[in-house]
Amino acid sequence: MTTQTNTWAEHALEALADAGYRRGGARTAVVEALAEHDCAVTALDLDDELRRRRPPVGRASVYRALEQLEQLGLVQRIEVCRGTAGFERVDPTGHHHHHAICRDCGRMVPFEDPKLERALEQVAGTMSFDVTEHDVVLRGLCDRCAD
Amino acid sequence: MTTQTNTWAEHALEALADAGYRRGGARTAVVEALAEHDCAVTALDLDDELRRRRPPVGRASVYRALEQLEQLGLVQRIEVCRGTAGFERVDPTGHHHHHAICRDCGRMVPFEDPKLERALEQVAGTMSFDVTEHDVVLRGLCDRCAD
DNA sequence: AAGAAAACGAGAATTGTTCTCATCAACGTG
DNA sequence: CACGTTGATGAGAACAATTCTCGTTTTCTT
Repeated sequence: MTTQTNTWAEHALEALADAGYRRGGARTAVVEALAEHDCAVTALDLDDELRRRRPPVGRASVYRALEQLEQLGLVQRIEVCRGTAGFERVDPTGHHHHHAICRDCGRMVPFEDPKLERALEQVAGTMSFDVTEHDVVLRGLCDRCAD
Repeated sequence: MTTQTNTWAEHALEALADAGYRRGGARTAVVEALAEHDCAVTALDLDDELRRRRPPVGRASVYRALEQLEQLGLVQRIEVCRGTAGFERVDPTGHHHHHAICRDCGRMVPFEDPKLERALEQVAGTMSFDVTEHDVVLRGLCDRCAD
C-alpha cells in the first residue's frame, strides 16, 4: 500500500492497456497481488491468495497473467529452487535487487550492489549476445540456519 | 578425455569413497558421463545417454547420483529454464564459469569474468549469510536468434 | 562364505506448469 | 444502447521434470 507499489500497479495496468490487452478481473487481481509483495512469490502462492477472492481467480489465469507481464518486462521470473519459479515486479526505473536463498529453510533475502551491477553490464557488453536481463542468486545458509 | 576431465572423474570418485559411499556401477557411469561434458547437461539428457549403456542405468539412479554429487560440492545445479535443471561438474580448484542462455533457442554460452567474481565475493562477504555458491545467468538473444 | 546394508531400476506418485475448451465479459459499431 | 466479435476466464485434463517406493542385486565386512 506504499506509494511505490501503487505506482507499479498503475504503471503495469497502463502498460497492459497500451499493449492492447482488454481489462480483465483476473489479470487485474494478479497485478494487485504482485504489487503487495516486495520480493518474489511463486505462482502457486499467488494462486492460493487469489483463489479465495470473490470471484475466485483460476490457476490458469494466474499463470497467463504472469506470462504476459513477463513479456512486457513488468515482472521478472526467478528460478527459486528445484523447479519452482518466483515472480517479482520490476521497478520501471530499472532499479532492482538480487537474492540470497537459504538452502535449508528456503528463506530469501534481497540485496543490491552497484559494483555487481556494473560488472554484469560490462560482461554483457563484451558478449555476442543481446542480453536483456540477468539473474543472480547466492546460495548458502542464512544466519538462522547456520549452526 | 582431456587430462582435466580425467582429473575431475577421479577426484569425484575418490570424494564419494571418502564420504562413505560404496562403489556402484550406476553412480560411476553418471560421474563418467558428467566428466565428458564441459558445460551443463540436464538430468534427462544424461538419462538418455546412460539408458543405452549395458547394463542400462535407471532414471532414479541418475537423479540419485546427481543429488549426492551436488551434496558433496562436486557438481553444481543450474536452473536452465522453465523448471529444468542443468548439472555441471565443479572444478576442484574453484575455477568456474557462468552462462548466457538464449530465450529463443535455449542455447547456452559459457563465460567467465574475474571482475564479476570479485564483485560477487565482496557482496557475499557483507551479508549475514554463509554463501557457499552463486549462480549467475544472463538471458537474452544469442547472435543466431537476434534478428 | 554369509549376512547386513547400500545400490539399483522399474514404475508409480508428486508437483509445477501448460493446454483445451466451453462460457463470459469487454469494447467498438451501428 | 443493444449487438456481435473477440479477448478473458476457469475447471479440469494433459504434460514434463523430479521424487518416491519397494523388491532385487551388489558391495563390503567379518
